[in-house]
Amino acid sequence: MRRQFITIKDIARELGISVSTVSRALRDAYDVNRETREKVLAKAAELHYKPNFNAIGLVQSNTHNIGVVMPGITNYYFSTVFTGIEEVAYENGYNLILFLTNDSPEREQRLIQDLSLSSLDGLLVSLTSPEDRHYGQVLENGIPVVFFDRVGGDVRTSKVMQDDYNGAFEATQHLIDSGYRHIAHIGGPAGLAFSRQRRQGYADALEKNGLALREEWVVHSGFSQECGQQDVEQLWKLPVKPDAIFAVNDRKAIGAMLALKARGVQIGPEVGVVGFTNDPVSGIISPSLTTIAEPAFEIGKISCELLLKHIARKHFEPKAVTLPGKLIIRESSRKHP
Amino acid sequence: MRRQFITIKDIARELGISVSTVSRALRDAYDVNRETREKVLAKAAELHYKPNFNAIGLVQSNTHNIGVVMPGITNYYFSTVFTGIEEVAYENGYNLILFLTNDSPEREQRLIQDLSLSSLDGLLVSLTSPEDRHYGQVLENGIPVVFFDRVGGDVRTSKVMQDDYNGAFEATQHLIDSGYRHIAHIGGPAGLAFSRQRRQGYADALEKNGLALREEWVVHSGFSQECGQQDVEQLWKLPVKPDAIFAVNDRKAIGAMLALKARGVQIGPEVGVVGFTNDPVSGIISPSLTTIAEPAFEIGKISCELLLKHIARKHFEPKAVTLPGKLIIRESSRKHP
DNA sequence: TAAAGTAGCGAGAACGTTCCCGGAAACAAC
DNA sequence: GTTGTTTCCGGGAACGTTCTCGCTACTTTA
Repeated sequence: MRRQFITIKDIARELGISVSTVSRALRDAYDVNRETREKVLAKAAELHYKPNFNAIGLVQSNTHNIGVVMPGITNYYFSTVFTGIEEVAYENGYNLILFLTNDSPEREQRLIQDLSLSSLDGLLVSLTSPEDRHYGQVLENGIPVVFFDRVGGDVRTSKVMQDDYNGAFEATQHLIDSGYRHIAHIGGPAGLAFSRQRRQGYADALEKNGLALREEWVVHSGFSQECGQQDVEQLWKLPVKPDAIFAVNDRKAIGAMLALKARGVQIGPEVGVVGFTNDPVSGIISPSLTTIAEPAFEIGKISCELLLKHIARKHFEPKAVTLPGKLIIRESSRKHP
Repeated sequence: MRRQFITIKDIARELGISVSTVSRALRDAYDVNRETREKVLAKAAELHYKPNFNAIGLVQSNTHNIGVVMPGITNYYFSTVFTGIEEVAYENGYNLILFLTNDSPEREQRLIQDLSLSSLDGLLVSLTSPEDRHYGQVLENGIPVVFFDRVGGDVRTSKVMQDDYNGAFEATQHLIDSGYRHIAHIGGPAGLAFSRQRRQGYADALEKNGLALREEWVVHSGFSQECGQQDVEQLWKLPVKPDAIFAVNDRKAIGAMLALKARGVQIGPEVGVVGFTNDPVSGIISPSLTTIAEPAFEIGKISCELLLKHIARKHFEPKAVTLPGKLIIRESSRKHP
C-alpha cells in the first residue's frame, strides 16, 4: 500500500550534504553556493525527484489546491468558466478540486461540512443555495472564498458576475425595438439573485418604454429546457398571449422555441425569442437564437486571479467585478424579414 | 499566512487523554472504550474538528485525491463522463483534481512531468497524444491509471471505452438501409485509436454490403465543428459527390450539416448525415441528427469504480470494458419522407 | 593584526497524524 | 496467590519537508 518516492534525504545522502541545503537549493538559491545548487538540481533531475506536497503542506499549511464548487459541469456556461479558472490556476501552479452540487442545496451544505479545509488554499463558488451564509465559517477559518455568477449578499468577500440587469434590459429593449409589444419573461428560481436582476432589467425596460408589466406574463421555474417548454405551455393557456419571450437563459429559450414550434407558431415573425448565455447551440438551431453573450471564460479567469490575490494577502480588500454582456442579434427576434 | 486549525492534540488536551487514543477513537473503534470514544466524538464535533489530510497523507502516503486528465471539459461528452466520475468519487470520499490538456500533446507531456505523484492516489486519463507510453512512469511509481474513451495500447492497465467499431458499423449500415449508396466518412485525427476503430466499422459495413470504399471519400481532420465544415468543402470539390456522410462525432456532423445547408443541399432527402455521441444539440437542431448515443455517464462511473479497485488492491487484474452505443434514428438520415 | 562582517552549511525542532509496542488494570482460571 | 488473558491506553518514532538558529571559514575593515 505504502509507496516509496525519492525524497530530499536521498539526494542529500548521495551528495554527502545535509537535507537543509538540498531543501534550500531546490527552492530559492539564497544562502547556497551556486555549484552546490547546480549539483543538487542535477541530482534531483537524475533521480526524478518530485516534491511531496503533503509534507510541504503540513509545514507551510498551504496546499496549492483550490476548491471549485459549482452546480454542474455539463452546461456550456459552467464548463467555460471552469476552463477560464483552469488557465489561471495552471499558470500559477495550483490544482483544482472540483465539487458538483447537482443543483441540490442539501448536497452543497453537506459538501461544505465535509470539506477538509486544511487541504485547500481557497474556494471558488457559484452558489446553489439562495444564500451564502454557510460559507461564513469557511472564511472564519482563514480560507478565502470568491463567488462567481451566482453570488450571495451576506458574506463579505470578492464577487465576479455578469451584468445581469443591463443584459436583461438590453435584451428586452431589443425586442421592443424589433416591434414586439407583448413581451413575456420566463425566469429562473425566484430566490436567486441573478433571477431577480434579470427580471428587474426586463421590468424596467418595459416601464421605460411605457409598456405595462403583466404579472401573468412573468413565470419563474427551473433552469432546464423542459422548464422552458412547460412555461410556454402555461403562458399559452392565457386569454391574451404574448408576442415575444425573454428567457432567463438559452436552455429555457430553446425549450420555449421547441414548445412554440410544436404549436405551429412561427418564431420571429409571430413570436420573438431572446435568451441569455450565448450557448453555442443558440447559433446552430433554426431559427438561430438572439441572446446576450456572457463572458464566461473571462469570469473564470478573473475569479481565479482575485482568489489568488486573497490567498497571497490576508487582508486583500474584497472587490465586486461586474462584466458586461453583449447582445447577439440572430433570427429568433426578426419580426419583419 | 499560517492558519491554525483544531487538531487532535487540542482534543486530547481538553479531555486529558493521549493523542493516540483520540486518533483511534476518531477512526475505528477498536481498542478504545465506548465511553471514551463518545466523549472524543462529542468534543470533536464541539470544536469543529476537521482532519488534516496533509498529515494523514504524509504518514499513510495516500491522499484521497484522484487526478482526471482530459482534453477539455466544454463538450457534452467529457463533461458527462466527468459527472459520472464525480458521482462515484464523491460516494467514496475521494476528491477529483481536474487537469485539462486543451488537446495539446505537449501540454499533456508537461503536465505529467509536473504532476506531483505523491499527492495523488490514482489517475483517470483520456489520452490527448496518440500513445500512452509517457504514463508508464506513473504506473511504475505505483500510481494506478485507468484510461477511458481515448485509450492507448502500450501500457498494461484497465481501459473503459465505448464500442467504436460496432457503433460505426451500425451507423453505416443504417445509412445503407435507408437507401444511401455513396457514403463518405469524415473522421478524427488518424493517429488516434478510436478514429481508426470508427473508420474500420464504416469500411467493414460498406464491404459487407458490397459497396466499394473510395479513398477520396474518407477525410481525417480535427474534432471541431469547423473541421466538419471544411471536410465537406473538400468532399464537394470532388467530381463524384457522396450522398451520405458518417461523421466521427456530432460536432463534425453538425459542421457538415451547416456547410451542406450553406450550399443549399437538403439534408435527409439529398444527403444523409449520421453522427456519433448523441450530444443534446443533435436532438435540437433542424433537421435533427441521427447518431450513435455514447454511454458517457456510465463510462465515467465504471472508470472510477475500476480505478478505486486498483487503488485498493495493488495487484488488481486489469480489465478492458467495452460499452455498446445505441443508434438514435432522427431526421437527418430520412431519405424518403 | 585583530575585530567585524558575510557566505555557506548543518543540526534539530516542528507540522498533525498514524502505527507499533509496551504496560497497567481488571478479570478469569488453576 | 500466581499466572494468563483481555481491555484499554500512552509513549514515542515516523512520514518529508521547511525553518530557525548557530557554527565555521573566509573576507573585509580599521
